[in-house]
Amino acid sequence: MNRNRPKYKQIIDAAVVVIAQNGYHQAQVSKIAKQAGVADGTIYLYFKNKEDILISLFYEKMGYFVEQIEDEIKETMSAAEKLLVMIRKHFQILASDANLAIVTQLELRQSNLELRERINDVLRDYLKIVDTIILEGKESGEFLSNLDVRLTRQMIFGTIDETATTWIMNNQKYSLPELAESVHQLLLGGCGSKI
Amino acid sequence: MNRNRPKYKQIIDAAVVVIAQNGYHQAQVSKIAKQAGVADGTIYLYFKNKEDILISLFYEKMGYFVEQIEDEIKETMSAAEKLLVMIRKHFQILASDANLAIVTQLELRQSNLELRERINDVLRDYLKIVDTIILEGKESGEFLSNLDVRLTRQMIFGTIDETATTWIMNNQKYSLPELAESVHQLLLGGCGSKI
Amino acid sequence: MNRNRPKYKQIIDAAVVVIAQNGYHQAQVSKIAKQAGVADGTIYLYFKNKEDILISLFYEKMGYFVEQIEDEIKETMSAAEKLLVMIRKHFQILASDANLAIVTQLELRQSNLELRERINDVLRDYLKIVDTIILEGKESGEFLSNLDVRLTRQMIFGTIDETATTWIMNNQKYSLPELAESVHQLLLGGCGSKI
Amino acid sequence: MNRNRPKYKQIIDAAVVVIAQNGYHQAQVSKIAKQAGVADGTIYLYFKNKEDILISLFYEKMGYFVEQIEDEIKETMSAAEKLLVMIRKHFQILASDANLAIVTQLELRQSNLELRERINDVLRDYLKIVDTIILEGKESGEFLSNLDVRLTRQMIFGTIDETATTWIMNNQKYSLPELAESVHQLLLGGCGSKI
DNA sequence: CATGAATGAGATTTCATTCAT
DNA sequence: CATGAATGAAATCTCATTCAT
Repeated sequence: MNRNRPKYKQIIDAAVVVIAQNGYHQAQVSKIAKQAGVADGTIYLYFKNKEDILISLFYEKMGYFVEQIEDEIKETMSAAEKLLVMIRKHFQILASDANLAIVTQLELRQSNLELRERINDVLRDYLKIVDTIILEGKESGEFLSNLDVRLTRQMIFGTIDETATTWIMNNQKYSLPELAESVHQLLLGGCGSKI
Repeated sequence: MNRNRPKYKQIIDAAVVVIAQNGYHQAQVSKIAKQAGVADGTIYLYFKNKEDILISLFYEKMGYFVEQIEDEIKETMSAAEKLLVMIRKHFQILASDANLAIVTQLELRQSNLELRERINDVLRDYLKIVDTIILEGKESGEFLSNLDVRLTRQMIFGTIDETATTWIMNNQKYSLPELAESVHQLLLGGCGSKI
Repeated sequence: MNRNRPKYKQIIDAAVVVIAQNGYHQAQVSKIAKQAGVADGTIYLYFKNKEDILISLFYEKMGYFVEQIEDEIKETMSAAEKLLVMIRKHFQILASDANLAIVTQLELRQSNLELRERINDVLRDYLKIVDTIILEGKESGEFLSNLDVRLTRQMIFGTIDETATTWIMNNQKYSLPELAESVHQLLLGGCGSKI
Repeated sequence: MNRNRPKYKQIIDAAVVVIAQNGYHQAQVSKIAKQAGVADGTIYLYFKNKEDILISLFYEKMGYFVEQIEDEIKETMSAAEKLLVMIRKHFQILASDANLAIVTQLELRQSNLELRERINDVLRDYLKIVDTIILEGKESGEFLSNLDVRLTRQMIFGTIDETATTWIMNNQKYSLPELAESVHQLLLGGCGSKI
């Protein structure tokens, strides 16, 4: 189960392609093996079972997300700026890999609850970045000091996620990264009501 | 396929219970029939196939959602108030039926894409209410006049949905309706940043 | 189970139509009831079960066959002439009722062995006519005196049946009755070999 | 779907046994698998579906028929002799495999029309042999020069088939091959009428 | 390390027949 | 006599996983 050997990544990449092209429920292990150019049995030398492929897929790809985003925001100053950079990067990564976008936004969500809970574990790192930004904003006075961190995180993640999902469901027919600024504005100022 | 005879609703209610208790993939037709107190074959006098049960379930229950919400908001004045009433009602309905909450927020999302597209059709009525509120808010000057309706709708729906899903994933261990006001504040004013 | 009441024949005629149009395996009792203009349950006031409909159908229709043929041949003189009249009448009846032809030549043969044995019982009257003609021909010196009756009957019936079935399988696109004379010649003289 | 591996023939032979012993409609895939000594799923590594087993069965066995008959008649001289050899071989093969006889003469005919049309395709090779014999007989002057090839073929095939079927329906209680000569005489000379 | 043939559990759906009205 | 809603048994096929080579 060495995850450094070339076949490990080979199989994960094959899974992304197969799921994106065939859908979650039509992504049989044998198809993934074929796409990866290995025998069915070989899959089980690198992954415990099928679920393990999917979790690993999410782990590897989401890890890249987190890395990329952390990389970019550490050079920015304000919380608001960090939020913008995060949204933009998130959208850019999805836009740059159509298959990955389909897999993470649509297909993997058809998995059973158990798998989705495992996926949530992986998501936690991402959500930690969001929390950090919120806390920083509250402390610096950029954001309201009475923001509920959990709810705000749910707003930020829910909005980004829904925006990305809608974009996929519309067959990616418009530019997602170009929406980053507007989404950022929305999250900062909401509907703009003077409460 | 008469949807007025008592067994029609009886079977749908049985489906909600069985799916909530066993999970989407363990909700066999025979279990639903047993729970409904009818024979397996009887299901097929009222529904074309298993998928039809699930679509009908969503259609009936979401129809109730829309009805209830429309009922309540027509007596309120401002767009902001309408938004609050909508969120509160949404959360109240989910909180009042634990099984329904699990089914609509978690289980039904494991269905295949085709079914999910049918479900999206049903959702459209709900999203229309959101759009109406946004437009009204823009026109009355309550909301920013330059709000992008689609993005704003995605923020509102994404936030509500994410909040509800998180609540379910945490086993409904806190009061969802009590969050309505805070979520409302968030959606109106965002992070509160002076942009 | 009174077979004189109008609904008895009504149901049998409906069965012929339904089987001819939908095929044996798609001829459900409910379809036959609908075509006959009665309720499903009414079928069981006139027939013991579905098989009984099919046997009765064959019995009634084949009875008509035998009646018609006996009627015509009693006025003819020689065995050879009788054979010709029989073949011609057989082909005429099939050609005059496309549905009946399909049902007896193709569809009813898909029935299970038990039903087919019952059908063979009904066929026996028809085969008796054939036997009578053969015996008469042998006695009168028209036919070879050493003909094996059983084998000759199998040749006559097999040839007529195969000719009719081929005609149906070719969508009745040529005139079956016009073949009667040639078939008659063949049966009388075979391949014409001087043995 | 490799038809050379031993399990391919193993499954087909199992199907013959199971169908002969249980009847067409009681020949479940699981029974065939058990008889073949393989798992249910293994069937589907060699056959597309259940229908494919039956078509393949007929194809393989009828292919053997045609091969055997062609082998024998190429050494005979006259058309009449060839006809005799063909009938005799046909009857011998059926008599030598009681199960195969039941399956091809009775059980497989209960299949639906679609399957039977596929079976007819396979039969075509057999009928071609018949046609060749008839043409040869006409040209050599052994047979009448004005024989209609199609009708004569229907007489020959219809007679052979009916004779075989009757033999099966009588539980193979007499020797079928011993009838070959009489059937041959009948086909050559018909009822023997001087027309 | 790698292969790929073999396994076998499990669920949807149909439709002949019944029986309360 | 007539109805038609309800019953419930039964079978094909898929696919994740294993293990002998």
